[in-house]
Amino acid sequence: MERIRTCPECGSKRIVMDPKHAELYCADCGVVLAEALIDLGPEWRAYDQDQAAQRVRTGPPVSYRLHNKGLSTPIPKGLPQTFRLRGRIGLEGSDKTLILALGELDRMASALKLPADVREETAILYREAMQQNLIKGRSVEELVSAMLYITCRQYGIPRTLKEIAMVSKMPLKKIRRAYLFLIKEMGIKLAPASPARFIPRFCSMLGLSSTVRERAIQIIRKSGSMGMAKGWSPTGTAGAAIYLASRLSGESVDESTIAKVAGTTPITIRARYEEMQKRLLLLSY
DNA sequence: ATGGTTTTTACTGCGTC
DNA sequence: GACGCGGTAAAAACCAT
Repeated sequence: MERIRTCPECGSKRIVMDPKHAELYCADCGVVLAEALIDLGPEWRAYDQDQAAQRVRTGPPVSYRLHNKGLSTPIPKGLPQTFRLRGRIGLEGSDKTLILALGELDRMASALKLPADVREETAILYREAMQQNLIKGRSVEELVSAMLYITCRQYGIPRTLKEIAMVSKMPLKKIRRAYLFLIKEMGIKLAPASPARFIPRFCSMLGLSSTVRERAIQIIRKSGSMGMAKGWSPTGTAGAAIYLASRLSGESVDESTIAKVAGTTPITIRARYEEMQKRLLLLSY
């Protein structure tokens, strides 16, 4: 088969190989393009979600995604040993929810085509949350969704909470609440998401040329260095930059089309666009 | 909780095709 | 009329305090 040169999601040429997991992913949008390159089974190239969900190939040999790390589960001291044994490994209550959590994590990560690195990091995060007793009494699905979002942000992978919510069983608002809860309780500090990272994917979805894409990224850089992005939503800013770039390049796309792709509204695009255009125009005199 | 800011929702008019 | 664009006002959401 031929080598993949361009990311089908965002048009990026920065395709990176992760040797540890034998998978090929896009450095710009963080989408897995191919995995398990070593064994070219008949179904290795399952792109769509159904197949991806079915493909329960276990990951690396020793992984945090395994519910017991492949080792024994520590038994809490002081508790009566009334654990029911199932198979060779005893299943404690929290172990069951852990399996649930990791299953849900895998399902969502597959649907979003996220790299194995991100899944593992999220699983580690989940374990840390368990140790801090942040899980019990809360919705596992909400927490996992929020954690996946946190990890994406940490990895600089451009995914919005909305996009996570699309493949989650839980509604956006609850996931947001879980997200705020987690970063607070775990003291997680996240750098603001960079609008520039959304540009390639959005441009590709809109079928825009690389000229527009590069121009939009330049606009973001300029406006960012002028202190504009403060408090603006990253996707709205990205959308506005694309709108501006598309007009400058004679490939005009209308506001509402961009708004749809950016997951925002025409009004927001317009507001950001006006401000950018005004201030960037001043610069050229 | 509160207040300031941003975003969304909903509705309007205007010009053009 | 349909569509794209611009404006407004009020509600909702967000963020730091």
